[in-house]
Amino acid sequence: MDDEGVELGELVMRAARTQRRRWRDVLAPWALSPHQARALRVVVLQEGVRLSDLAEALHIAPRSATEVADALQERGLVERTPDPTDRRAVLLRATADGRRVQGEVDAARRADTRELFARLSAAERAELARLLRAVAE
Amino acid sequence: MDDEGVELGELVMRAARTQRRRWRDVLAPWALSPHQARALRVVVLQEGVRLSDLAEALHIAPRSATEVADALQERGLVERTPDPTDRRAVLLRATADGRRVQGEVDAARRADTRELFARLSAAERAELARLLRAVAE
DNA sequence: TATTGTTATACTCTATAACTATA
DNA sequence: TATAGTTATAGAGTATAACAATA
Repeated sequence: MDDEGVELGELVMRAARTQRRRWRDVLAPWALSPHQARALRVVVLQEGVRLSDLAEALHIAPRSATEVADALQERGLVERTPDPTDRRAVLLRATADGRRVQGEVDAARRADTRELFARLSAAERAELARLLRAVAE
Repeated sequence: MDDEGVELGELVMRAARTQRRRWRDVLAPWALSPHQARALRVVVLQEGVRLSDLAEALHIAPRSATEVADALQERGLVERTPDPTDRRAVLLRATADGRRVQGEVDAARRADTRELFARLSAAERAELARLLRAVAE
């Protein structure tokens, strides 16, 4: 499987590249970076997220979490509230605007992904998922 | 396919992430960056590559091609030779050492990719390739 | 003494613009 | 006047270390 295997690797990378590019395009109308969009999603889903937890969820340095939070707060999508159980800590909460934007972005992403995989039948999509899961262990 | 589709996208991204990480690990013994390894491959395969062509092949700015070439030259893997047909231009050529290293890296990458997809049968690998190609158009 | 979030700082990666020597 | 490669410079992105408040 020598050449075949290498080509398989390249196909996976190409598919990921395509998705990343499309994801950026999807986010463009809201002027959100991929990091910011993912952070907003975490905050909306959890309601009350410590900055340190956000950093861990996004696999970024604590310092970078501060920046992401700053950007989202500046645009009124999240707000910082004090943690009642630990006065050192800050909890991020989504604003109504933040929840609305997150909903729109999520819908756009679903539509885009649906379009990307539209060439495959439902059975083929399931098979692709199964194979990728098998590779991932 | 709403949720299923999104998950499919995540699986592709995860597979790509896994591969990128493994590729970095594979390159570690030679202390080559992914860019450098790819550039070395281009130079070895083409024998006489203009810097501008290298930049195009790697989708990087001309300035960055200079840096990659510097790094490879510093380690004796490639050398700059004047282009006989255009005295402004420089041709990159692989040294014997460069060809040897490229061969080793290539073998290591094949072995790693083989290991990564070892959980799939030959038929499953072929099917995965077919599905990914279909998505890519 | 350790931890939370922040400020200050630096490093990597890469892009743009200006420069030279050719064409 | 345009092009190839380089030098110089600057901008994102992200990391580390030091710091103040709190545990």
